[in-house]
Amino acid sequence: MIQPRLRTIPEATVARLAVYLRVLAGFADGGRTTVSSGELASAAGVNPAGLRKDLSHLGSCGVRGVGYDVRALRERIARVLGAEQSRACVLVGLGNLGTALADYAGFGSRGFRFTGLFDAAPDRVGERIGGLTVQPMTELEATVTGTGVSIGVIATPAEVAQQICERLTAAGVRSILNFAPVTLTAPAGVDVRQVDLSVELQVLAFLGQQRAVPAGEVSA
Amino acid sequence: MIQPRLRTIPEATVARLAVYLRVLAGFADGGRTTVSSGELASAAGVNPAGLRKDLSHLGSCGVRGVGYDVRALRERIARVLGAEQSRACVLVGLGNLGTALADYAGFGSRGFRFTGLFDAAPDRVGERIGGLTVQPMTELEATVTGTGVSIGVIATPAEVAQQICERLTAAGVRSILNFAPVTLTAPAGVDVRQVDLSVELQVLAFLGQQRAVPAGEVSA
DNA sequence: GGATGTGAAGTGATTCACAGCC
DNA sequence: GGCTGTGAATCACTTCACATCC
Repeated sequence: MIQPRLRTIPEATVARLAVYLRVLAGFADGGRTTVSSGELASAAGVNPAGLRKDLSHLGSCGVRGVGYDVRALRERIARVLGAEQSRACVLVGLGNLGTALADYAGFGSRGFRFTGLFDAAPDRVGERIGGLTVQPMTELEATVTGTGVSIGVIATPAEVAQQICERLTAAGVRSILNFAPVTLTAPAGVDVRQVDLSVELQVLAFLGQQRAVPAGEVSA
Repeated sequence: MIQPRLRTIPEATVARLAVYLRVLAGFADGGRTTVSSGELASAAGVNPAGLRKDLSHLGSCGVRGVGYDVRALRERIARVLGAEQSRACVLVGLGNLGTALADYAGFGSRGFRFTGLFDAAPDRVGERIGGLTVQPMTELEATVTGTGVSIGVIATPAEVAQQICERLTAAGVRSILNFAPVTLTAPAGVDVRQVDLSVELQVLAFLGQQRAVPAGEVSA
């Protein structure tokens, strides 16, 4: 008997649900109580039909002829994404990027909570960022096992990222978000996502130059 | 007569080409002169067949039975992505994230060059970051028109991002990369790409929790 | 009337499998 | 023998169109 993969939500949809959550927060702050798929879609920069299909994955939540209740929809999405429970994360590498991540308010409101910040540079250790104190690398394993960390974020230079990845997985972390420009290898069962800040820029530039020469030649 | 969209490369492929470029640089530094699709694919974290299909979009460049010439492939990809010409960019917003972007060495090696850094805070103006001096916002338009900027990068707080977007487009910028957590609206003909750092984290967390409860119930 | 929810069609991307070439 | 290049098949996602319900 094959389990027909019920209760699965496409990854592309999950990514957009996170965006809807942010947009809904804005509508709620603005005092709106209901919103239509058209309004929500335009504020999120997506197609209305696609938005409705996305929402259909979490079970019908709107009222035909009216729209969606802002508060109810927000809670529904937050529950599905797990944003109502607080998940512990550690962040390794507090250069400018790491510091930006540690400071970013968006994580807290989405159910993420840093329980440890780590850096190898002695002069960074002890610094306070976003309400936490930067710890030396030697404390990494103790914090991971001690605070039930489920996610590790790597924002170190490329050279040490693989080694950090290994320490995190050895300590029990099963999900890793990597901002260092190297492809990490991790044991099966560990989920690694790679974010390369320059890739988006490269795609943007390519689309721009392609638009400039719509069906043109390649320069010889 | 319908133009059959020749000379078009899928967006997903473009994003991966940027990754291959980085990986090839590593192989070249390591003294490798040829590389197979299998090696390259595993170093880039993709499927070998997919890599070959990606490369096929730029015309055959490998040797059957042997592999790819590292240097030739690198040049080929760089040319297609436009990375051999230097493209001027401006960066607005020099908080931690903006500073990280300004400092990031990966941009220069990929054909991007910042010609202006701008911040609204008077105490940041004058600071030197990555070889440039931070300028006041009043100078934005002059730099954009004066240095032929093709790409604008926004790393400001969410509240002012839309306004910056308008100033950039009014000054003639046609491609914008936005790191602020708001959906920007721009006139037709302007390409805006949105990067939300917390979305990746949210997707990662979702996949992790989904794996923990493979075909399970929703908590009541 | 108006907006949701969803099967069906369409599009795009990934993977497979193998022919072609060194 | 080994590895590339690519049609064919599969899979995933998007868009459309409309039945459904308030």
